[in-house]
Amino acid sequence: MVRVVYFEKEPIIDTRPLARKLGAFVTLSTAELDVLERLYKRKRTFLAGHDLVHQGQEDQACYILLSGWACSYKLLHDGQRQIVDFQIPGDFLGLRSVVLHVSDHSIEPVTDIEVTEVYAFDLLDVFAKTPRLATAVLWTASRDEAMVVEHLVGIGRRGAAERIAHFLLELCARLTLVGMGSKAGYACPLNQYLIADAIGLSAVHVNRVLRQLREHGMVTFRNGYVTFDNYDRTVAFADFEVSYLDQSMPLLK
Amino acid sequence: MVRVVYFEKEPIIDTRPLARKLGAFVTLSTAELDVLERLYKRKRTFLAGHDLVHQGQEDQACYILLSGWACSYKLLHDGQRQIVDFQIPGDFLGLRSVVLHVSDHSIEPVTDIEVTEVYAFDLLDVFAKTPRLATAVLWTASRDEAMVVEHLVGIGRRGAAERIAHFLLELCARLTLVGMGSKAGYACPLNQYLIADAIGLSAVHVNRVLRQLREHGMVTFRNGYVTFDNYDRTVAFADFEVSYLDQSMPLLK
DNA sequence: CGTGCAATTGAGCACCGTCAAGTTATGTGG
DNA sequence: CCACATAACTTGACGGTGCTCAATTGCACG
Repeated sequence: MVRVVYFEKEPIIDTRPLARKLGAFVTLSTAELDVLERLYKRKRTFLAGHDLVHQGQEDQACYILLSGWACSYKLLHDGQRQIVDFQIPGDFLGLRSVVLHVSDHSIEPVTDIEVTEVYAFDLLDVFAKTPRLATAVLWTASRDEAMVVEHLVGIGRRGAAERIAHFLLELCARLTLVGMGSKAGYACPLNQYLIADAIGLSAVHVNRVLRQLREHGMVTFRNGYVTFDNYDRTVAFADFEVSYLDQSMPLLK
Repeated sequence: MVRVVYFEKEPIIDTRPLARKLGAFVTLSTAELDVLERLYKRKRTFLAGHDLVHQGQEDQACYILLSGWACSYKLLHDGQRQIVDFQIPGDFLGLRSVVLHVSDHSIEPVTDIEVTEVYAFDLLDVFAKTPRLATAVLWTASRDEAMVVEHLVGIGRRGAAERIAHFLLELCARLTLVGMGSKAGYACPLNQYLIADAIGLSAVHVNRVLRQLREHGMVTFRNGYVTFDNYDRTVAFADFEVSYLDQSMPLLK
């Protein structure tokens, strides 16, 4: 007798999202998986709106996000802020802080979040003992950088509507990778102020543009949900590169 | 008898700019220096304006810039381009292309350049055999990402004048690190179109703003030279973090 | 039923883009 | 040495995108 198991509804996230993520880049040996496993000791919870990491803080630990959303941002002297990126389950928080020994940005949970804490020493130790993992983390960092670059291009050269559409599509792609979204849409805990700070517009203008996108039958952002009324048209409008986050097989044997 | 050697006038660049750069992060053993040395086999020259790497190209080698300036950029479908970053001697070109196995951007020499070519395989081999070097390269990548992030903040949240001033100051800081500039100024092969594409403004507006900065006695951009008429005032005006690239001692013993 | 926050809408204006013309600097060929 | 071409820079006029200020609505929560 055969048991049929359906995974459709289950989130792909497990207790070791990092292993899953790095496994997409290098095929990990059991010894290497074991090393990773030992990183998952300290599970912590942070509340929405209370920073984990402050700009300028030194010798910080880093975190692996298990559940919830966070954002990393920088503050300017005049009080404005620019959100650099949002993090979703499976992402690193503050990896750069560890490698550079100083945090050049702050990190704030958007919702309540659960993380595992990894001390700088432990991480660097892992790198020294298992070079393949160092390479794998370099890959993660490169992927993050690619996203920041795409974000930069959007802010620098796209109009407000394309920019917002592109932003919502990128979130969709990332969430789909971890089983939290689809072409139909996704649950999104962001408000219009957060979006405004992320894409370099005022909240008022974000609101106006969201209305346009809704009225043109592309995307609807409402009540904590993003719904694509017409995914393909939105992709075409935003000039979105559908496959740039696709990464289905290990690149390093 | 003692030989006194003056280094003042000599460019700090040697034939191994990467060794010098990584040495700022980890203290390298002679064995590790030796491994690095073997990367420097193929020296190549590229002419200004002829791309080294094209967006979308696969399984690309990467390069270490020995002399000249380059820029990495992305093209949009409507023909606009966004320059993500400029590279100066000692910088990696296309490291992300190697790690991600696909280039998500193009790289173009701004001047004629000399580079050493490093094959993806050799680089990954170095990582496997000398984990400290892998960590060091991760550090380099993180530093690059920090610069992209700063660039993002500038485009998203700073007005045109602050943005340009900040941009010129950041170049100054980077060039000073490799002995090619000082608070007085530096030689700069960029034209106003390149600056416009880098900071997300039109060339016309860049020109207007440069005039303002000159008339307010802050910076002068002219004839391939950037001259700071009043460095401190420029720093204050641009809200520039003077020390964010400072890295005078190795962080990892 | 008030309080507070997010979303919404309008009016007016500033910054910056576009178009267009003109200037300077440099090089090329006769 | 001059005519011409080209690239980079410069300046002005005009219009639009997106910002600021301000008021209103809707909704959750006590």
